[in-house]
Amino acid sequence: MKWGGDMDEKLKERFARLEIRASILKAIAHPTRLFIIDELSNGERCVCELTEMIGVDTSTVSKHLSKLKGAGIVVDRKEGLKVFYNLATPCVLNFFDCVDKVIKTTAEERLKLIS
Amino acid sequence: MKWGGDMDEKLKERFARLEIRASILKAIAHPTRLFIIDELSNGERCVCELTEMIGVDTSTVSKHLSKLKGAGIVVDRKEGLKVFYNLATPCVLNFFDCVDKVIKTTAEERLKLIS
DNA sequence: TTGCTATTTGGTAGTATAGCCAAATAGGCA
DNA sequence: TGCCTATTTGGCTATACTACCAAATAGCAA
Repeated sequence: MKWGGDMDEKLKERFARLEIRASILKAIAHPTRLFIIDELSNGERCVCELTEMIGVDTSTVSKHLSKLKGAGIVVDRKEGLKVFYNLATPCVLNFFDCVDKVIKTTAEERLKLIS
Repeated sequence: MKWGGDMDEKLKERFARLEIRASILKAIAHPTRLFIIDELSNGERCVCELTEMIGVDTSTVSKHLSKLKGAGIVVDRKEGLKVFYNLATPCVLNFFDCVDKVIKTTAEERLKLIS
């Protein structure tokens, strides 16, 4: 990321914070990862269970989980051969409410435009 | 996006919803767009003001705004030559709290690991 | 040890994204 | 009309992401 070179210190700090925040949100902003988050809200799941549910390659699911873990959204726990994942900070579930509100508001506005 | 072909209807619907939700979150998950959202929380701003603050090309800012608008996160209002943008659904500001909590929790855990 | 299962990691191809510049569009004013 | 400013759009390049397959790693059990 590159912003104007003559940026003052305060703004640079502000953007540094936003960059970290964006990285967390980016880790969440993918349908498969949202599925995982939604599923983990009902309790821990192992990689094999999630893979079975989603229906993509295990390696793909593993990489999604790795991204979520790197962002601090999930934590893992090994038990024998299996690795179980859990939500680290369940507040991410609150995102759904606001996102759905955005979708609803937008849809209502668009309906108004054509009626 | 492509998931397992033998997916049942219920799961397909679930993923369809998640895909829409992900598109909203993706629109938010960029430092410059977070800056814009943060800035608009203090009231409407025109493209020129935001460009001046961020220090990138006007066309870049315009495209970021276009993405936010497409996702239903901001709305615009023309006044003479200028176009003013506003938050459409201020609840997106709530995201910051949880994101910061994720960052804080992760940082604390990592500190514990090295101490 | 070997074999089996669960998971992660490396490599690669296709796709998407973000930035800049240049050009097009739109509104205000002489 | 022509000129100036504000914004958007198109084209381009560089970078990042995702999905698959193949190979590597890890743990359990014979």
